[in-house]
Amino acid sequence: MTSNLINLFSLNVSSGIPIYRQLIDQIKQAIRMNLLNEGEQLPSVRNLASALQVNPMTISKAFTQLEIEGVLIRKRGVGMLVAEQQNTSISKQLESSLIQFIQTARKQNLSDDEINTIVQQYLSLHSKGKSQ
Amino acid sequence: MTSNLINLFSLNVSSGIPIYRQLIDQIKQAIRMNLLNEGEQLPSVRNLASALQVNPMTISKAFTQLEIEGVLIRKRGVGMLVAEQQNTSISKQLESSLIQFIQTARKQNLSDDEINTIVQQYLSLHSKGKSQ
DNA sequence: GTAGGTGTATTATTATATTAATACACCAAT
DNA sequence: ATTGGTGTATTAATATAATAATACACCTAC
Repeated sequence: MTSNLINLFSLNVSSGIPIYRQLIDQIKQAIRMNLLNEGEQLPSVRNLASALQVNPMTISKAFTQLEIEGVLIRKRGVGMLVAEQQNTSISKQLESSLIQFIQTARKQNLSDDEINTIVQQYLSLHSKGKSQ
Repeated sequence: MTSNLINLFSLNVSSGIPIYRQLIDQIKQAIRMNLLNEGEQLPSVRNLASALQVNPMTISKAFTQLEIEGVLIRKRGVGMLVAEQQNTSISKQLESSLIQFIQTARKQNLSDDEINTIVQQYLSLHSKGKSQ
């Protein structure tokens, strides 16, 4: 049942990126790619923990964060479900703003590396992690 | 001399944001606003440390990071100078399209890593000379 | 209510990041 | 070479974040 869903996720313990954050990103990614759809149930905390060889609380931490962000819905005693995704419409918006940016950058003869650098600089400049 | 430059910076020790990072951001901001210009010398580590009531090494850490990023130039025995700014001169149009994109992405709760990934995906997907 | 599944609050442990103390290296001018 | 300025490598102390252990609470089906 859920075992094939487990294959969506793969953790890199020695990457320096916290496990719970890798999981958060991968779940979001899976939802964005429609590998996980609205109403679908995620693998249980214990299943995931066992399959990925980490502590259940680490999984739970990721789930909790995703519930706070409105990505998942917590059903106690049942499991975590994928929430309604407002993203589809916003995704178009995101895509169009990205294309707009890349086209502008290309018109100025910026290389891909330069574009990446600029994005990274702005991300760190405009503070990360916490809202500002 | 440099004392008025010191007034550019103000730290919030209880904000949760690391001191050295606050300083990094504020120095970059000052450069972007032309309050600090190319070749200009920053207040010394000890001056800043004393004025801002923090350890000199904390200031030095910020300086080192900015040197790595190419924002400042280290002159040993002399001081830190503002480097030539290549990135500040990107066009307003490019900047605004980038900000637009990042804001949209952040509204979707995308992490910095995810944003970078998406940009890279689009760059290779829509790369100039290549098919696919 | 019991059994067997779900997630989690609390606490402790461990790892990492941040800050600070100290002693040192570099440079320019004398 | 000495003085007085610059930044920093190394180390230690501290604060914060991430992970894990345990015991618990919730829900459904029986």
